[in-house]
Amino acid sequence: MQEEKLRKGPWLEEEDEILTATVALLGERRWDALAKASGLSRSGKSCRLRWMNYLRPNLKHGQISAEEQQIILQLHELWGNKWSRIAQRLPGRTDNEIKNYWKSNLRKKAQVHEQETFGGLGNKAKQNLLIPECERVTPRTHNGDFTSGKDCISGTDYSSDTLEPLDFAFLNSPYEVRLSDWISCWSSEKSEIMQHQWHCCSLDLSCSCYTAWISKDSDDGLWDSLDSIWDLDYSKMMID
DNA sequence: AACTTTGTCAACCGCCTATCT
DNA sequence: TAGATAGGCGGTTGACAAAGT
Repeated sequence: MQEEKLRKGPWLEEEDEILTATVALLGERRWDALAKASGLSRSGKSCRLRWMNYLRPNLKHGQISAEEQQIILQLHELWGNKWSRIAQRLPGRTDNEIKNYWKSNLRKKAQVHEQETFGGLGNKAKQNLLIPECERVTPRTHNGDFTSGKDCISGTDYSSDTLEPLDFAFLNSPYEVRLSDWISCWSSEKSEIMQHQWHCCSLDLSCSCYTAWISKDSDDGLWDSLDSIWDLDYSKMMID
């Protein structure tokens, strides 16, 4: 009944302003409630999508650079159509943007790239090509288990066979410099956290270093305090 | 100049998973 | 523990613009 009244289609500037103000007030959470509170005739999903893909601060709207294109190519080679996962490696870019870019630009290039780079190699061989041998032991895991990998603070080696060496391929990329520039625009507290994590673990909360670091002061109120530090706007990206 | 084709991108849809009650 | 709800994700659609004929 109520849903029939919901607006669809392109967002108006006025709606963007209202949504931005409401998110600033309530944070990026409980989108259905947020949509109702805003007074917009939009679904929570629609609000979330508009925010995540267009209104969110620090989004890049320009052309995908050659560097970014290369990363997309390589990550797609490894992960397939895991757009949100790929987007996590490209700060300021959304999964939707990368997906669209892939469809319109990269699909053909990828076939050429695959042929030129890997020939008939399997996945394992592809990984080995992408990652220097000295870096194939990685400090990270994607299952959130911080008992695996290497903690860069304590130096403790938590390595296990659950690790994903693929991620390390980008730690020494020139792209890291660009990310640092991006982070430097943030508040000092937020920047400190992100710089720390980036240098160790390439922007992934599931990184052992990060979680181990968090665990040093682990208590029930920790996430609350992190919420306030991050002003909510980047918590999604990290907590996901 | 008019029409058709192709490319781009914002937005929606439906499914799946996580969380809440 | 089960059902309801919210959020996240990948696939798809459709409007619009640019390029081609």
